[in-house]
This record gives sequence, C-alpha cells and structure tokens, in this order.
Amino acid sequence: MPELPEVESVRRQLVPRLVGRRILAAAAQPQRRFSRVGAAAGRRIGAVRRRGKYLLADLDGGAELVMHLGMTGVFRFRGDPDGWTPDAYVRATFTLDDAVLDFRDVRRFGTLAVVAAGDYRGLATLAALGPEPLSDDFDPDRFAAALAASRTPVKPWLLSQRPVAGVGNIYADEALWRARINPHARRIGPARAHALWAAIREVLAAAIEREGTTFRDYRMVNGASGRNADFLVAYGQAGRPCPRCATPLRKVVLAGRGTTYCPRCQRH
DNA sequence: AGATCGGCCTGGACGC
DNA sequence: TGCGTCCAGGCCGATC
Repeated sequence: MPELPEVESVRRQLVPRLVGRRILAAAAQPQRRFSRVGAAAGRRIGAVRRRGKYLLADLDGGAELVMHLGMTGVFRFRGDPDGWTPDAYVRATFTLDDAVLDFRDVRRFGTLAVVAAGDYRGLATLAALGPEPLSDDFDPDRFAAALAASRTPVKPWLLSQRPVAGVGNIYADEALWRARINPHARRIGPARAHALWAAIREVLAAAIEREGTTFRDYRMVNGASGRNADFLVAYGQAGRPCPRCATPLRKVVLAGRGTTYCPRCQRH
C-alpha cells in the first residue's frame, strides 16, 4: 500500500526517465478515476514532484499530470531488463518519444488526471493536503496546536492527510507506537504531540532509506521490492510481543482500518 | 463546517 | 476440490 516512502521511491526512479521527455500518446481505460489522460498527448514533461502520496508531473502548456497509486498501482516500462510485459491489469499507457510507460493497477484504486497546473478542484484531498512531513513546512508547534484542537481519535486524524501529508495505515501505526500514543487518543498535550511529530519524520525517513515497504503489490519502477517490511514493529505484528514491554500487540478496527498497537505502553 | 461511514475494487487467504 | 466469505485500505461522496 503505497504511502509517502513508496511514492517517493517510485518518483526517484521516474525522474531520470520522464523529465524532458515528450508524451506522444496517452490513453486510459474509460472510468471516472482517469480524467482527461489523453490531454497529456503532445506535451513535454518538466519536473516530476511529489506531494504526500501524489505524484505530480509538470506538462508544458500550463498542464499538470496528477497520479495516485491507490492500493496496487505500479508504473513499469516496456522492454526493461526486468522483463515487464503488459497484462490485463494495465489501466493506462503513455507513449513517450523513447519509451512506453504502463500504469498497472489491479484493484483500480489509483487515480490519473490531467488538470490545469495547480487546479486541484476535482481532487479534494490533494487540494486540502497538509504540509510535507520532511520539509520545514511541517512545524512541530503548529502540529501540536492542530492536534489539541481536534476531537477525533489521533489515528484517523492522521490518515485524513490534513495535519500532515503522506501518512497511511502502516506508518501511522509505526509512528504512534514510536511516540507511545494510543491510536484512540483524543486529547494529546504538547510534549506528546512533539514526540509524534518527531516519530512521523523518523519513521518516514527510515522507510525512504529502505525504498518503502513491500508486502505483495508495491514495486518500484524497475520491479524491485522495498526493504522496509522486516523493520516494522507495529503494523502487521499483532500477537507478537511489544519490543519495548513484551506485552502482546493488539489488533483492533478503528474508523474502519486495521490498527495494531501496544495496549500497555501506548497511552491515551 | 466538520465528523463519520459506506462504497469502490480484486485477488488471496481461509473455512467448511 | 470447490465454493463462499472475508479481508486488505486510500479516497470520495453522502449523510448526520
């Protein structure tokens, strides 16, 4: 499930192969999640950026290609040494001047859209996206103040993408464990908010170093897996002893999402 | 206006 | 073996 570290790892592999290239043709399956993809045809690609879990490619003529990997989205180039060949799950194809790029997405949770540059009106989450966690825009005091003002349990609050961009289910569980905060907590003081602020940055930075977490679907553009799965201490570890206090980790459903935490050392 | 919840989508794991 | 059920979860839109 691609979150910020996975999307960033994909971005880093896309940059050398997309920046400066011209899109000769672009086509996607007809569905609402793919909007005006054909409008990318004929345009040259500028910077390939990332905001949260979104990939953003600047196109000439004042356009922008917005890409979201959803749950199972991957980008792959035809003819690469990894032997990728398109299959029934390819949802969109971009013909470049020197390569052919496929967007494969088994579960169709991904999004592709060509918009006027910066016009995210059809993309509510992107339009209201919080600060980049690894940038100076992510301010610990503002984060603590926003957390103090919220009455929502902290985990779904994080997943909303408004307080901070790019944190999904895996890294929310990891960061809350690291900061010793119960995912159900609704009232969190400044000291613990600062601990969570730091934990988010640490967890995401370490996962980027390892090129993301692969369980099954997530792959980089070259087909390789991320190496972070073996380092998870909370997500997917229900029943195992907490590495801090040895209490068995508990799994619950919170706001419709599987949530694993230590019932002893993660406090309300 | 903000919080909450169901729907989307499909393969794989699991139970009988 | 085969079938049915459940689960994974980011985002969107409807509803309260």
